[in-house]
Amino acid sequence: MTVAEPRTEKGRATRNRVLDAATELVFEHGVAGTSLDDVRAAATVSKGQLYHYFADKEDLVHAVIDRTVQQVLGAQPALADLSSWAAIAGWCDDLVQLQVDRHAIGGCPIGSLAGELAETDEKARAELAGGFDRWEAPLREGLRQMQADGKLRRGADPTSLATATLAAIQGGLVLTQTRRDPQQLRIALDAAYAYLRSFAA
Amino acid sequence: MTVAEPRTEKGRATRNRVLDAATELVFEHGVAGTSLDDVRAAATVSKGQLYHYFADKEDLVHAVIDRTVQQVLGAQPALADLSSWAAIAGWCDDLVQLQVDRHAIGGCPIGSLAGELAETDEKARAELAGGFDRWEAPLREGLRQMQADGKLRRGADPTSLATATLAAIQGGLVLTQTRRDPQQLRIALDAAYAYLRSFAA
DNA sequence: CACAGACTGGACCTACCGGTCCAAAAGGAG
DNA sequence: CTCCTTTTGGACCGGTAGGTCCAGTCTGTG
Repeated sequence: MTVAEPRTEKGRATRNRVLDAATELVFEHGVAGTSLDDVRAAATVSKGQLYHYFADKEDLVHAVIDRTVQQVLGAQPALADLSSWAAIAGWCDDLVQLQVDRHAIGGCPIGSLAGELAETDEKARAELAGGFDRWEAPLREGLRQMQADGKLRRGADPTSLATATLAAIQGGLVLTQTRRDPQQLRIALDAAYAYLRSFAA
Repeated sequence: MTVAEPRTEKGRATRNRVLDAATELVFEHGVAGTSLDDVRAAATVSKGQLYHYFADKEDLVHAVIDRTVQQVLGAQPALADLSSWAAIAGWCDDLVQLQVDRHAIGGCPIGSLAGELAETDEKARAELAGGFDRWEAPLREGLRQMQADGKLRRGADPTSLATATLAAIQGGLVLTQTRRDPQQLRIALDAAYAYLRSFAA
């Protein structure tokens, strides 16, 4: 039998339990470092159930990617409106604060998955690229809005600016994680913000 | 018996063959995705030799990290002198060109290793952090030189600027790898360069 | 209350992985 | 030539990983 959608409330709860456990374990130990037996134990679920809801590990990982993207975006309520300098600055502050709280552990969940899967699982790569798109879009739209409002210069390119900012986030997180120092993200984001600001109208 | 330094020319050649093969395989498939048997086969070497020169997989991985850092720095001859705007711009161009040549595959070898090992192997994390230090230092020194030469404003902080630039590289590479588009690095580096330039005296 | 379909538990299988061990070959120094 | 160290080949081992299978238990519906 192949994969099965849960058809009862209980089934959905089980599937969710598995996905929650898998998402957290994968964030903590990576895909390769997380065995299905670990997931099974953490979700207090039997092997049979795992394979009832997911075709194989790859299938589970794809579901984990999806949930991870949702979590990362969900953890940034500020994404809802990035159409003012204050909003953008506040959003950056939140990102840094999150790393301080986490003691600079873990890096970016999406970025980490990308590093681990991009070369081995083309579908995963595409899904993660989609995650970055959904992350970048709100900033791009916010900048566009600011352009319309006359806060951002006409000549500025919201698309490139948003990409450069996302790159600063990712790079800042790589350095933060490797050096175990949240200030690395602070430095990267301060630079990114100042760069954006240089296009202020 | 524990690990052994090669004492003959032949032994050194064997150890190098193993390390070369391991470094390449790890770059292509990650640490978890590279089995010692893969390394053994690629280096045309027997199991006994592997454990003659390396205590265990972790030991081999540490050696791979060392070699990887050397390779990454070695691939950037421009690091030797980054004390002019032209030199910095040329260095950035080279980095982008490298990604174009590689078809945006692989990302940053150091960053990838960091993502995979930072949370599981503290010693590896420290070694990789050291790699970033050695990468960042030449730019910092170049900027300092430019400051002394009156090309960079007095108020600028070479340390932060170098960190922000390295973050742009890393982030640009993450996006490049995930989106399979070398232009992502181009955008990140153009932004980083413009930011540096905003501190020109 | 019956029964079909959804769900659950866990024994079991095979492949592969990191790691051990040891005997044989190579090769330089006396 | 001899002897000792270095180097080499590969059989072997225990653990664990992903994955299969199926019998048994729920559960909602007619």
